[in-house]
Amino acid sequence: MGHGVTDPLPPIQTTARDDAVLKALAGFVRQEALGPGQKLPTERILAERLKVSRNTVREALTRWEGLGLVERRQGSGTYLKAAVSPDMLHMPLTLAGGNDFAGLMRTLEIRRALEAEAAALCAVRAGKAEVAEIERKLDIMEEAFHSRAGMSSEEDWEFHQSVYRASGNPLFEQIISAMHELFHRFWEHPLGVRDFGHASFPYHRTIFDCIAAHDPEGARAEALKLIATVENDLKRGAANLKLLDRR
Amino acid sequence: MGHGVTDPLPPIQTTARDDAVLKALAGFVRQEALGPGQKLPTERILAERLKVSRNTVREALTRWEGLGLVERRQGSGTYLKAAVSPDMLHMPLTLAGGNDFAGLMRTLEIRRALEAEAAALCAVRAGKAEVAEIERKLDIMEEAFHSRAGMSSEEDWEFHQSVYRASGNPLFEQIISAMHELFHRFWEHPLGVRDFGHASFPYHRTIFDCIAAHDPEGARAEALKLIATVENDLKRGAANLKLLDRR
DNA sequence: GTGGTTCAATGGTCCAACCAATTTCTACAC
DNA sequence: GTGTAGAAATTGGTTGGACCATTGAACCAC
Repeated sequence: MGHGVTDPLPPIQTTARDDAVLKALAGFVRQEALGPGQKLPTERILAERLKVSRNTVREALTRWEGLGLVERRQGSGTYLKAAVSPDMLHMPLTLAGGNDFAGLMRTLEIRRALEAEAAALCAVRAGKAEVAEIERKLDIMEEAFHSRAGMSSEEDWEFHQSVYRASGNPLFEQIISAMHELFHRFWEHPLGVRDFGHASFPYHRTIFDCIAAHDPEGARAEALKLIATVENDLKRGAANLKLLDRR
Repeated sequence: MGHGVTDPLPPIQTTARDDAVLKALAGFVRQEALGPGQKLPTERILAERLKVSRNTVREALTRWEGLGLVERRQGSGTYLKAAVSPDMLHMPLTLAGGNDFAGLMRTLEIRRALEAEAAALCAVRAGKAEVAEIERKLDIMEEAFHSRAGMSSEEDWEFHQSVYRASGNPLFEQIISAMHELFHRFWEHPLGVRDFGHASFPYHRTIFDCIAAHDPEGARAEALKLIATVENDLKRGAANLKLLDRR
């Protein structure tokens, strides 16, 4: 591996319009101190200000959208989805497979590893504000559970996200979010398992208790138990639908 | 899916054009059995065949380019850079300020989680052949260590990869590989730590012993110790280079 | 062969519309 | 005044056509 040696003849870069657009845009975001959720200028305005075609602006924004940095809503505008800075490092990862049961189980193994570590880190690092935020999400989730008599995937997900955020490492949320999306794609046809996720309910509070008590190993253990219930539900669903031999 | 003689590039119908374009293209790549390095149809042809504007084709290809799946060469064509399949899971990771020490530590936290889980799974699932392969890599690494009196990142990496493979889940290798690449980019300016990685050496064999003994919790614990030594080396390097306050 | 020239193919950029979803404003009924 | 349905403006999505810049192959002079 020839590291440490710069290429004596690096290829020259003549045209890189959309790259330049992204650089300018990143600088703009920083100057205006824009954060997640905030709206950035119209494509037409960007095109005019940067003196490039709207098409070029669109290609640049398409790249950011693909990286999950930005969300475009037709008729509304383009919104920041994450913090952007001029010195970001992108690591697009595409994984083959994942639509079948085995693929889903594989993603769940990754999630088990990350969920446990995130919970443990969270127990170490979460401050008072973060703990309060997690408890707020937990209360909302429990309330939804009791009023609807079942797990609500929306509120459940919000709870987990608040844990990832409090871990102090945004990569946890990024990676698990990608997998969560896959989950939803699979899940659109309900697996025929009644009370799916029901068994995972109590562990949400035990995880929170460990986090609040700053007990990393306890949080890790409870998180592992939670994932185990999901794996179990999934296996039941697969058996129901006879998906095990699907390719 | 019994398509007997379907048009390899059927026209697009629904909204969400560029997504549909990518889906159609992925199907086309599969039918034509195209692999990395091969050229795919020109934008103009794709636009005509899919009954879509060339701009839409370009937006779709821009997305693939951003994901590293495809490379466009002006005047030449668009070439596949990786295997694509209709059921891919995209996991774009962006590291804010990926050049600094904190960013590197964040990737290491992910690696710690995955490394430990992979080692544990490996201890459960590795068969005789896998164990033999891991031991072979370990021997090579130890031999290189003694002959060169220091860690060899190449052989070290091969050992770890063999563990990931034996975990039975290819996602471990893919994700950690991406982070490993990031590591190397950072490493191009050596951190000025002599004997970097030296402390991690003995744990390679202890991990192997646990795997061979099918002791998942032991393997997990040893893997965590190994990562801890790397983190420690990294902190020493950061202190040396006074990178801690770099933004 | 070597080195230029020409020329067609291909991705990159631009423009000017129009479409579709969303938001905002307005006018009307009550 | 209030509420609401509908018109109008805003904004991203798509189209078609044009031209530029780079590439690569065929061709030619030497």
